[in-house]
Amino acid sequence: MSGVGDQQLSRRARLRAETSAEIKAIALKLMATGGPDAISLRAIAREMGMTANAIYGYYATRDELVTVLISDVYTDLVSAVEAARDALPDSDAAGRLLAWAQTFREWSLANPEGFRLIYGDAVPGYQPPPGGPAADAAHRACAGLTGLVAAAWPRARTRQPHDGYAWHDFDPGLVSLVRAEFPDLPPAAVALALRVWGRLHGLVSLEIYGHLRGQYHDPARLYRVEVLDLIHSLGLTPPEAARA
Amino acid sequence: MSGVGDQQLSRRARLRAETSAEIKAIALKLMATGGPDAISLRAIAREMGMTANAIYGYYATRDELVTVLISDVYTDLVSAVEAARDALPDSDAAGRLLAWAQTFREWSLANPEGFRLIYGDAVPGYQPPPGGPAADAAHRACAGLTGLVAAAWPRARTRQPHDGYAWHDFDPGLVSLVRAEFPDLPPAAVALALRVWGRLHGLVSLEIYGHLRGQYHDPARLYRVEVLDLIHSLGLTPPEAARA
DNA sequence: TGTACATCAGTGAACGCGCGTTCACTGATGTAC
DNA sequence: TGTACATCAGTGAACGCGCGTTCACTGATGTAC
Repeated sequence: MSGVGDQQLSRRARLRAETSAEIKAIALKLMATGGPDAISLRAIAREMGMTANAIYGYYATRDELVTVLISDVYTDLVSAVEAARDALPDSDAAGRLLAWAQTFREWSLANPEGFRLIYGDAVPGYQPPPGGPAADAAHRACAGLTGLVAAAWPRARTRQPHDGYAWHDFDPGLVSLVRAEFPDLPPAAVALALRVWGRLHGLVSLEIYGHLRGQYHDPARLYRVEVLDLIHSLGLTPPEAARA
Repeated sequence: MSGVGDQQLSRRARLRAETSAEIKAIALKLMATGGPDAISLRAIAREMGMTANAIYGYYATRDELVTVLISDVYTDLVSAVEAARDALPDSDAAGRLLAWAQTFREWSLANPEGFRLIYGDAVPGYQPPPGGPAADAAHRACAGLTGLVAAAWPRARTRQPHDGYAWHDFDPGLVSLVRAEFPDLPPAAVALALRVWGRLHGLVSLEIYGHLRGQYHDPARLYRVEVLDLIHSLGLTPPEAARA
């Protein structure tokens, strides 16, 4: 193992990593431009100027590649919403929730195929691995929402049902994430966070899949009102006096 | 056009209608059992003991068949939730909303492929017709929710923003359905109904697509709490004292 | 520094599959006199 | 009631397509002495 040997080995490894990343990048590009069907090993290889089976040097099967893609995309989404949230100080709990929610919608509209990949049926015959393709990112998203709920919990708790929630009904991975950061938070707060997730997901999902367009022309307004209503129902003061 | 002729002609027509209905029934059965990919002209024909192209005598293209299927399935869903709602008297506004919502979730869990067909990406290359594949059913669903909101409107209105909503921002088909039944209802109430739709859709969609399972073991409870919270936020009295 | 060997990324052809759709046709059902 | 004709549901073979995956291989890159 000479120094030169190490350098040359790592050069090979670097090339490998670059190609692997390029495969993912091309897959995402195809997904964004060509609709869900465009994501196939052959299409990716075609776009890269490679043979289809060259991809088998990097991913064992198509489903493995899809799993990695979902994980990457989900992580990208979660990073985006967390960054928007963290651009505001902890003291502005309502502002942080609003930023998280607005960025969630904006990312989704900017990356509709990514949204469908994470939350829908984007890849026809895909079989996700047990535990889901991106359990970590999903837990991060839920833990993030739980943090936002935690900031409102002193006020919100009085309006929430507490009975019947127990930690063992929640996924251990999520629980450990939450309890590490908020040791005193009860499980009812996590349940509330999941319901908040549902509220945000619902309107965005209907919009992405084109179900709002046939009813109302201004989904952005609908979503904003919904988030402000949510902030109000958590007992938080809206960031500006934008409430009618 | 003799009487006998009419009978024989209508017998042919009846056979046609039966075959057409059988095609749809088989398609739905395949969808329920074999996953989204199983819905193809060839698979349907195989199941019926026919040749694939015999279907072209009934539907011009695969997409036309899919459009009819979506419309049928959506109509079935809407009929189910309306029937559950109408099993309760008008005076029990909260109970009617609860029944609508619970039936929405139960139908979706019983027909997950139907849910994906209506609200997701169930059929890979499908191009919906302009206006959507089932605009009528969608309008019926929204109008139904608007009716439920209308029953709560005298109380809910005080908590809802009214400014900035105008009828011309809503789809004419939906507007005419709503205004025929509730002439005095303002557009803000329809906007609220769409938000209610989003709340119900969100949790069910997350559950159907397997995103809740990795977080919490009792989605039914989550949904029930969410609906009761919704009922409360509309100013309605919950049907029984099931609120903590 | 030079030569013999090992690694391994990528090639090119082929496999079997299921798909939507088209075509010329057959044969039973219904119609007109 | 019987015969000649028209309708039309469904057949069977074929088209061209894209897909995931396998196989034996080549040729450049890196390694060991």
